[in-house]
Amino acid sequence: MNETRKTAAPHRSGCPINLTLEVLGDKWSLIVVRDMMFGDRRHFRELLTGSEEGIASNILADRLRRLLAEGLVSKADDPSHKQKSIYSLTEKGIELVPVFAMIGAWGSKWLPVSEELSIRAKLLAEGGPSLWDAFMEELRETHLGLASAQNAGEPGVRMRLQAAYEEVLARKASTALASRAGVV
Amino acid sequence: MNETRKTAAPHRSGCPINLTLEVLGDKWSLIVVRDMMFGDRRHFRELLTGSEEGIASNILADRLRRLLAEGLVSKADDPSHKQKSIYSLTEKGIELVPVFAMIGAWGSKWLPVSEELSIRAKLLAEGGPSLWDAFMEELRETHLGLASAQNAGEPGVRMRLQAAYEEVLARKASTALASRAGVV
DNA sequence: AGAATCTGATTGCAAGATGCCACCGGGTTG
DNA sequence: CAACCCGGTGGCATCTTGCAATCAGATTCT
Repeated sequence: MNETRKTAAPHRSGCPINLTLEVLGDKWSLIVVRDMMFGDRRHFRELLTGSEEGIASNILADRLRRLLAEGLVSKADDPSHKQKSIYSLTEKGIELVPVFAMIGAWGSKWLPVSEELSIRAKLLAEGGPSLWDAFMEELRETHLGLASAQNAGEPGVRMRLQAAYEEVLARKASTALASRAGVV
Repeated sequence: MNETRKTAAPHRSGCPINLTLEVLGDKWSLIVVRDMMFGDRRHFRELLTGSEEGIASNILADRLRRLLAEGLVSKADDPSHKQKSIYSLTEKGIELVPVFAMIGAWGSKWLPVSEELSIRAKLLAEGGPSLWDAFMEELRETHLGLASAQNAGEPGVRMRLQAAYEEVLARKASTALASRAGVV
């Protein structure tokens, strides 16, 4: 009868900030979404071993279960391997792109980020809403299986971000080599 | 010697998203900042009793300590009361405004928010960067004590958001009264 | 065929975080 | 001088996290 007390949803409040924190307010959920979104990691094992932060398998299993229950992620069988599951972002998950852009921008400005890992955040923030839209459209193709009329053969936002990351890595490696060789 | 292992900063990675989560990745930190930012709650007791979510005093004390250590918040004595402390947002904290705007927009779209608590998020998202800038400038005045040349006597962004919230509340109350009286 | 490997997980356990509530010592107010 | 307000602490039960070992089924290698 009381509409504020639903069966399985004792929310602390109806505030958007609070409700978002109830879903994403921990140290791992957004890391998982980040890796699916920017790293295109779609299998349990890829998510487990691919992230630099080193998530534990039980935590990963739990977070995937929660994200699944919250509808940010969907799960499907991999036809090429009867045991593999493919995790995909839903529209709800894809629309976190602007949130990542802002968080990335704030973190890059105020926290001790490494250059190669912040280049993506920098480009995403500089790109603005039009780039976010393009990226989300791209994610809809790869995660929701929606074909797009445009951008045939184009590099794609994710790949461009990845390329920028690798470019910085390469530059830093060569600089390190040069300095180790005594070239200034 | 190993530059990846600093004295007191064993970060999981240098990724901006990750570093932000290490600072704000829990269910309470952003609630505290939200109340300081949008509710103008500056004292311990206001923060303790003012939030709808009901934070515990030890958690609040711990979060204020952390936010202080991270430099998102500053603490000063209240001249009017020797026992009171005034907590203020720093520039680092103030610049979370765009993050709140995006999180609020996402939460409003995808989660079961209450109308009166999401009106602020709606206005903030619709206002776009120019409104965010105005709000941040306003926060700099009230939290950093910087005087601004412009907007003398203007209503102010925070007050406008608050007014919109109360307007919805009032409308809902009168609607409830009307429907209870059978006026459909 | 059989062994090794890979798959998405689960379990046990220790440590830490959270939630709740009582309480504290000092300052202020009536 | 008593009542109340102030930021904050301490105890304690419970929930969450982190880590390593492990699992059963599917696949691949030899």
